[in-house]
Amino acid sequence: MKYLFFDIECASVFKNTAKICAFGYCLTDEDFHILEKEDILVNPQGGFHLTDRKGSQGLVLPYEYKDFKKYPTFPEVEPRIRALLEDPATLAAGHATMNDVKYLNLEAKRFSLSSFRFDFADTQFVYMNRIGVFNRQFGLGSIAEDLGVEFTPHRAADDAYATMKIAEAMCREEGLTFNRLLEKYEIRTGRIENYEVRQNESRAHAAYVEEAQKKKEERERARVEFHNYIDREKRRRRKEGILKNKTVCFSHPLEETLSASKPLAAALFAEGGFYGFRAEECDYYVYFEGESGPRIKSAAARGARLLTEAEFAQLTGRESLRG
DNA sequence: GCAGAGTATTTGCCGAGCAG
DNA sequence: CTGCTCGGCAAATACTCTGC
Repeated sequence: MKYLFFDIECASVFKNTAKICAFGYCLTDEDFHILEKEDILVNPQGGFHLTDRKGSQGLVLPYEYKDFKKYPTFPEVEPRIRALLEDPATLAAGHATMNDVKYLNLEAKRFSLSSFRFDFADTQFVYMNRIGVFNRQFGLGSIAEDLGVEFTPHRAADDAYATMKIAEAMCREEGLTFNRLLEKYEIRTGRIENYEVRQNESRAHAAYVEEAQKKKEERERARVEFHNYIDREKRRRRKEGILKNKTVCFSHPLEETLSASKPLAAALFAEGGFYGFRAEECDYYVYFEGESGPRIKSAAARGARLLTEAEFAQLTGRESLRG
């Protein structure tokens, strides 16, 4: 089994077009010995649009843009690229490979070529499985740094090389071949066929998705219970107390922690306060230490008094003892 | 059955951080 | 610059309840 680590650069990327200007690859054997490494440069047949006018925002590729008109067009180099990707003796792999495969797919459509058809691995996805983090993406640079791999950004063949070194580093840490690594994390490779792309999948990722869903439902359940509780208890509200004519709002994390939120709500009603669900309309905003976010900011902007749940407990608790 | 209030769910927006 | 996904909100919409 050989591995084809590849990366693609585009002159421009829009919803329905991605004009490829470079296909870089690094072909290795099972032990990551390089068999071939090359940047295939392509005339994108269109301008470079990756930055604003000033060049302050966006991306500048490390190529001379003016040279690209003299390179062969995508249909001219496509047979070579296709042969590399579709060789049954190699597994194609990249970093966030889904993007690159999409670009290939768009170019196939743009030039009325038959659909690409191959399986592909994704080192970013393998990395995420290894550290068990799925709620955010990791850039090629940050993964390289984490694994002690050097790289030069955005020259396609160099990105492909860095991707290979990342795969190698992960394999070395675990003493496995790349294929075995995929097996270990029960990763099913992605695939493109009939102009349709299927993403990489794994057991851990599926479990994460399910877990995230469950947590969301649990939060929702707690929230409903809290709302019901408020509904019931507000009828017991005293007419007098230190929170008379004051509206109190809890942060969402606090609301959802029923063991804390219920007693505090009872205490606030005992002190004659109202409960309000809108942070921007409250007089007191109660939160857990360390929270941030727009709700606490809007409460602060309104001039509400900000209290941690411990401070609020102390405030209502001490005063309650008097009454 | 209706109006109004209050609750539940859906929708849409924003900022991050990623890709080119 | 565009485009994608994610998480976190708020605004909008849909639904339910209540009193008549």
